[in-house]
Amino acid sequence: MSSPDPEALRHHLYMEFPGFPHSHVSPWPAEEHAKFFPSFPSMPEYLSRFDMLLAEDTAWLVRKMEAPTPLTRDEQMTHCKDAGQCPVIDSPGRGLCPGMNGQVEVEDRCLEQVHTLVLEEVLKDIETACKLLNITPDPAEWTSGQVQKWLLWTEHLYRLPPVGRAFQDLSGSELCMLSEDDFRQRTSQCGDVLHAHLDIWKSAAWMKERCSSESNHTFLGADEVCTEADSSCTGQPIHLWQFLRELLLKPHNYGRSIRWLNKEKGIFKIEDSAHVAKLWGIRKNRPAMNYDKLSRSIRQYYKKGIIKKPDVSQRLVYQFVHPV
DNA sequence: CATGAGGATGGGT
DNA sequence: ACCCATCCTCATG
Repeated sequence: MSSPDPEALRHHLYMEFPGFPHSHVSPWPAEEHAKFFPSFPSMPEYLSRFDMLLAEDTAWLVRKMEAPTPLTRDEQMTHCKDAGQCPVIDSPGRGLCPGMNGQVEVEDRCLEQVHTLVLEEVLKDIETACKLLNITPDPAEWTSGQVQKWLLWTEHLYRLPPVGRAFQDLSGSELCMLSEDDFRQRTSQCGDVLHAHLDIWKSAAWMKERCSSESNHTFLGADEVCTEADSSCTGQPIHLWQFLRELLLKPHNYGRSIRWLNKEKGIFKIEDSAHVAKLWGIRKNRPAMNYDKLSRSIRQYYKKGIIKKPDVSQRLVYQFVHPV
């Protein structure tokens, strides 16, 4: 029995759910948590409400891998109920979920692999967000301005209700000291969700710290997380075209707002112009940014040969002149 | 009414 | 000098 092909699994996690995440948070029972994060018993309870795609997916992975699980989660949003929709899991001859006794070791290996992938993807997402926001991964290091930036970003990315001035003038370390109840009290709703997101960041920073202090690169190659050679670390302000590229690189986070129509040719479509403009405005500290102004900046690229309209011009569709 | 092209101006680096 | 951000006019569907 072969273990699951990580590439296939990654492909599945990313590509089968282009519309991820927005909107739903599902409880993640503590026992599930312990299964998925056995190496990190001290990770706080945030993972118990891990409202990211990977948790959504791993939730049904668990169901598939174990005997039917009495999960009380709302099944409405579960993307994959019948076998036909689970290409990776149900590939014949590739038993990720053998569904019979005596396969415990294989299942443990699968779980370990999923576990590693989950952490890998979470850390990558955080790295991307850091690039886009120009902040450090460790929330404790944030200034109050960076705290505001992160709040705005998170609230827009996950379409949470605005927090307004609930956390105004708080430094990162002060923010990190707040309990989930503090978050709930300071916000009208979804304070727990926000707290969960912050907890994910906190523990990612904690893990990164731990990994580096043990010079242990189990989860990420040094080139994936520790590189200083990209746009975020040069001190130069990020360019709009770079920003758009970064969003496009994370379809499972931003695919609802901007996505490739033809990655090879560099053709992309802005699906939610207001949202993309908002994110750009947060990045540049331009609260009044809108698509009118963003698109004017894109049009400046015509003359520079960075972005053009595709040969068959369509609304909200642009093309990188030099695709990757 | 949202989008699109592009001129003008001014700010920040 | 460069990269927008802002504002504006006119055109298009």
